[in-house]
Amino acid sequence: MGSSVDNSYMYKKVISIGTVCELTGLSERQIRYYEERELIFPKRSEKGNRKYSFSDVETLMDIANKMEDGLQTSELRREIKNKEVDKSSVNERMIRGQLNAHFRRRD
Amino acid sequence: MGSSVDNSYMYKKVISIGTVCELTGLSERQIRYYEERELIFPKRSEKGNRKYSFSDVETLMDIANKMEDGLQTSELRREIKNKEVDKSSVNERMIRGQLNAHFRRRD
DNA sequence: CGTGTAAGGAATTCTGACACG
DNA sequence: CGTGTAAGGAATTCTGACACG
Repeated sequence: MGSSVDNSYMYKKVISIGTVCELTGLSERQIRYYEERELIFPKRSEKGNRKYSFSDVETLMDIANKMEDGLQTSELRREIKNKEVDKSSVNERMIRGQLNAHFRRRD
Repeated sequence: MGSSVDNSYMYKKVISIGTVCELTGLSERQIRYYEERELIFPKRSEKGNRKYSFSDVETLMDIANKMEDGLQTSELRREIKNKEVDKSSVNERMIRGQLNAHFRRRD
């Protein structure tokens, strides 16, 4: 396994919201709102505190840019869905590739 | 530039002590004590909260193992100093290597 | 020496809501 | 729609200290 995306630390949800504010320049209100609109998906700690990954921070900076460009959260939501579609077609290709590699000798 | 160590997110100090506890299994007391003994060096946020990097977390797990083996913090402190010496000799070599590369054509 | 703990205070985060537009 | 804010509470983190060993 191991595609171009791995990096381990990039996806670990360990950053609390205050630090994310410093990193992104966004307010807590904004960050929570983007979650409500399903643009980001922080983990929750035992007692309910939001934890973000570096990847989430990057996503938030993208969101901040798009919002500045006048886009609405609903439009950003669509973009995300499309990326998910992209991903699954990539996955399909990967699986097809593996199958090909696996059965090649039998042809 | 750019040695084998880069990884960007690995060294960013963004994790608060509670999360570090979860990640390492150590108590806050232990983590603060290892700082007092100069084995780790968290950053401080505006209002004085400690922030750790993933690299710090790894260091702490090493420390935890060594402590279990019965080592003292003073001994671990020495190990760290030695690593710093290693690093500067590596740096020396890198610089020497670059100088060599730079002046090779003149020889 | 290394770590637990109670103490008191300050800062963090959470939720639900009202406000403006 | 997106975001600010005051409200009240719960959880987090901080420091300095006493304790045991």
